[in-house]
Amino acid sequence: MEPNESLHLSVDCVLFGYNDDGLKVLLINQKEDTYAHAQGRPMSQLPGDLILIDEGLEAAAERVLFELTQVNGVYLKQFHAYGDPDRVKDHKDRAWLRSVRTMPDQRVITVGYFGLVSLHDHSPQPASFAGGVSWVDVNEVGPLAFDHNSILNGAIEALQTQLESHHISFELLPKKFTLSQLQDLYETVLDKKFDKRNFRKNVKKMSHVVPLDEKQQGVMHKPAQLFSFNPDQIENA
Amino acid sequence: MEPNESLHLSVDCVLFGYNDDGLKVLLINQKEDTYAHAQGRPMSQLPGDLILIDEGLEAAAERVLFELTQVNGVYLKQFHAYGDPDRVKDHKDRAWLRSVRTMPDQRVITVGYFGLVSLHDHSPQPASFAGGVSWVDVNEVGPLAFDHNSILNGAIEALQTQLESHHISFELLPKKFTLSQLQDLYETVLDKKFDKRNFRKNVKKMSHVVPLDEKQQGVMHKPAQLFSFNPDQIENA
DNA sequence: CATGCTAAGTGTTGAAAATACACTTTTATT
DNA sequence: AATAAAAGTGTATTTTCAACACTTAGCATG
Repeated sequence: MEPNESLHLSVDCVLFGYNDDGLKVLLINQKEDTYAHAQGRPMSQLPGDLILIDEGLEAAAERVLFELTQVNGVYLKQFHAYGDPDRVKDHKDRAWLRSVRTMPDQRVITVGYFGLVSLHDHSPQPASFAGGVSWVDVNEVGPLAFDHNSILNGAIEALQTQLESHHISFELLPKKFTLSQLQDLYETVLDKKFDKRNFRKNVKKMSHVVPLDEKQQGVMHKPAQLFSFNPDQIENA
Repeated sequence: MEPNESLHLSVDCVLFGYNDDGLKVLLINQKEDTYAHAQGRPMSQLPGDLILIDEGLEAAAERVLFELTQVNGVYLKQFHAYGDPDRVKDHKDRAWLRSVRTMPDQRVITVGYFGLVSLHDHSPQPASFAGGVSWVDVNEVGPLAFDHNSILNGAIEALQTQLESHHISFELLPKKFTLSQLQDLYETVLDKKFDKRNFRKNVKKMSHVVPLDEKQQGVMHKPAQLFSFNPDQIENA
């Protein structure tokens, strides 16, 4: 009657970064030289780590993210827990686990969080000690360690659902943005096209998107009006 | 660098039961005589328990549910993980924990699942060994142990969101049902009224709701046509 | 300083969907 | 035969969604 003597719990963060170039996800590469990987090259994975004994789930996600990106205060939201008993038992992942964990055979349940950052203003420079760290276009992500491809897919789905219902688009845009940028964001994340005029009609109904007395500069075409989000004015939830 | 030596992980199940009488949730009562509760009466709580060391999360939810209700094969869906480090540290919950856990001071993270049952045909008789077990109307739930009121609220929200998008209403209805029953279900769960004619227009568009060659019997008014769900015919996800 | 390039910005019309609304029908009961 | 109770049914109006093309502002170039 000791149901779970030694379970481990981790958080994995799917940090989405956006700029005019597309939607990116932050991946870390398992360092080649830290372990003897039996065969095949080291894999990429989502940033994640075991939670501390007195740490809340969201606090853990924030800490892991900070340790890997030096970025604080990003929007973070839990989306799903992954608890398949074999999710860290795959052969391809054993060598790396043995090199970094004191108890590499323990089962690990993980709670997935997705985070949003704008890569326009400041492009967060991931801390190098984590091994190679890079922003990878979400459409060009290869095979990841563990079940991280499923976790990534879960995060993308959650992002798509919530982009329209919760007002989170501004987390991915610069503080001042044009309506074309906003439309591009929607088209990229939801993977469908919108009609320019209809899109702008809808934006006019969003009271939290406010026009500024300022125009785009340094472009070789008609400069667009800049807008910003007014977080005080986000209507019903 | 032993980040989490002894975390415990549990599942908590919010089992919703529905009949013409309303939406119910299954609660268990902590037995008075199993522990010396310092002051105040024993509390109600959601059925939940620690997961076994080799058990998947959903499997754990199924097991706990079976142990408490003897009901198998109900619709179950994960909706959120709760991991506040102090979520089982409240004074009101200590006595009970000491009486049932070998390590009552351990932190417990829990993963919430909601389940759906119809109380029309068979009303599952909860196993008595769990202490008092009862179906409580969701609008009449008092203070629960731990953070179970939050968990219940999370489950209600998840149910409301998914009732319309995923086709799960049939989990709460008898196999054969009338359109009025379906409408009552929607009105109860979403807590708003629908127009009868408009509601029926919408149902006609749902290809998975099929009319039967059968009518209601034993009612003292015009008998309604019976319908059923055709699970093969549930369109795009 | 005139021309051309580029993306910004802007309205209308038709189709479809959502809403509001009231009377007739069928069965069981007396 | 009359009554009670919920089932069942259609239309008109409003609102929302979808499709569609030209003009404008600023910059660069010759």
